[in-house]
Amino acid sequence: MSPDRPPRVPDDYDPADFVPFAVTVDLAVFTVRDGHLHVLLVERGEEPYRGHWALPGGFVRPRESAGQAARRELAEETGLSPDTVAGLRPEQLRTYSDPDRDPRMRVVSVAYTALLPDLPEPRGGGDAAQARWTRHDTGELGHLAFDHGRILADGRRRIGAKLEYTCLATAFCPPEFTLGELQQVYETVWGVTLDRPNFRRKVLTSPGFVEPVEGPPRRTGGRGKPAALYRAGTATALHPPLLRPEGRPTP
Amino acid sequence: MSPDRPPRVPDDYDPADFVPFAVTVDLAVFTVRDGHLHVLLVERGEEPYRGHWALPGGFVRPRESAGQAARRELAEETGLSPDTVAGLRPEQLRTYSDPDRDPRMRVVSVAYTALLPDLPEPRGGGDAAQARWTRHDTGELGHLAFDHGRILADGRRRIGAKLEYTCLATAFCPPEFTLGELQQVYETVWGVTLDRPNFRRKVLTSPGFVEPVEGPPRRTGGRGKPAALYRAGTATALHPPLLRPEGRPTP
DNA sequence: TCCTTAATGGTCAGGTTGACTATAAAGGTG
DNA sequence: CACCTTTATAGTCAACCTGACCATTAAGGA
Repeated sequence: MSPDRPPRVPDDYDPADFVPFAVTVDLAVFTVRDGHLHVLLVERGEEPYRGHWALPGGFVRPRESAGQAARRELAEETGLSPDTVAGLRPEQLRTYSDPDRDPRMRVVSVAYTALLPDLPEPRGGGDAAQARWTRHDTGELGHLAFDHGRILADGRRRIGAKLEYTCLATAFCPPEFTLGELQQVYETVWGVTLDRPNFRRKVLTSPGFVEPVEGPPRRTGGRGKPAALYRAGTATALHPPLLRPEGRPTP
Repeated sequence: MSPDRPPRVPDDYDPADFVPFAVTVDLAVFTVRDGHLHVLLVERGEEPYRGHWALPGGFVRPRESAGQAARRELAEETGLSPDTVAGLRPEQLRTYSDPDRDPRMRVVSVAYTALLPDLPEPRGGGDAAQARWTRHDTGELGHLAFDHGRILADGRRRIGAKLEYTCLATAFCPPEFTLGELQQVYETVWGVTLDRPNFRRKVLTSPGFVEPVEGPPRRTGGRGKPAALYRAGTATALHPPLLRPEGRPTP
């Protein structure tokens, strides 16, 4: 698997200015489980940071884009089919390029976020050791490898913000879900509690956010009145947005 | 200017998987001039795309981050001092990594956006030919080099969205400005007209957006009642946001 | 049967927005 | 100079949205 065209130094720059970089992708994959935000982590099997937890990811191959690499790594790491992963539409977060972020060499990493419905317990299929869902809130995740702690924090802030003005929250839910489940996504990611009737009103009056499923309702856990089921609608943006309480953006 | 540490292939991957990439930055620099959105472009002096217009940018050097490269290139291209450029805080847009985006070799480009107050006519100082402000709306800018047309479109969409929920618009204005000038920033970027009293009320009741300047007002162009002057406030976010009309996000 | 839980259907006051009218203060024009 | 145009500023009013509530329904558990 060598590159189709060998890389050449561009001729309109001083060759001394050109350095080969390695380019990787890193994935901040979130899910909501038991009312807590979880993130997919792998345990590193090699130095540096052997034994530390890290975000799943890997090198971009010669003939693929960073987005393709992200989808490939996500499929390898979770054991999900490529089709399923493509439907998750991993979204580019930002690129990390500090010269010293990897002690081995100059590595530039394009980070992605992805949102999974719920606990398809990962089979560690990729390069590293097992992949595991880890609670994001507790101190359970110590110091991550490289600058992955920063990437993870940036990813969490981004998805929190996107919940406000997009319909992204449905990506955390299974194909059919109750409004209670959808509300719990917001409450979990934002770390707040929302008024149930108000949340319901907002969601149902936002055109295209959700659409009702015909047929009998299901009971969530047995307790309480059975809830109606909804599917994700066709809308992608939320106008006006669903602002989080206090008007205080996560810093 | 050779790298401090020669790049090495990471030992936990098949060497065939590792390809050296070139990493560049590209800058989408906007300003508002005569009520029109302008973007900073340079004319390419070499193949490929010789004679085409392109975004300013260049290679990331061995010991600098992409952000540092963006600030350096912006200073070179505009002739502004590094201090001034640092104050502009170029913001990362996204990374473009299509394998065929540069016909010469494998180049991954980290794109940035920057907002300038007004027409400091650039002196073409950098590598390429002259840098020029070009109107963004007209067909004046034909096909840009590489995938720069797409980068430019992404950048415009991003700043349009950020005007809604941040105080970014003041970055388009000189240190002291009138509310009419601030409003024209919104109208120009969004391509709409806004009600003047309503815009005024919204800005003045948003804490920290702008703060009044003591002293006599100035007249903008001579015509009309003199307007009061304001400075950018300390706030960075806008809660609640200033949504654009029609509730229709730029697609 | 009663209690608890969760879903759903309402009301109501306050805040924000969009549409609109009115007034003030400048320059330009006859 | 009177008068018009232009721009800034002040204010009104209804529609809409939101947050804080209260009430009812329908399930399971004790």
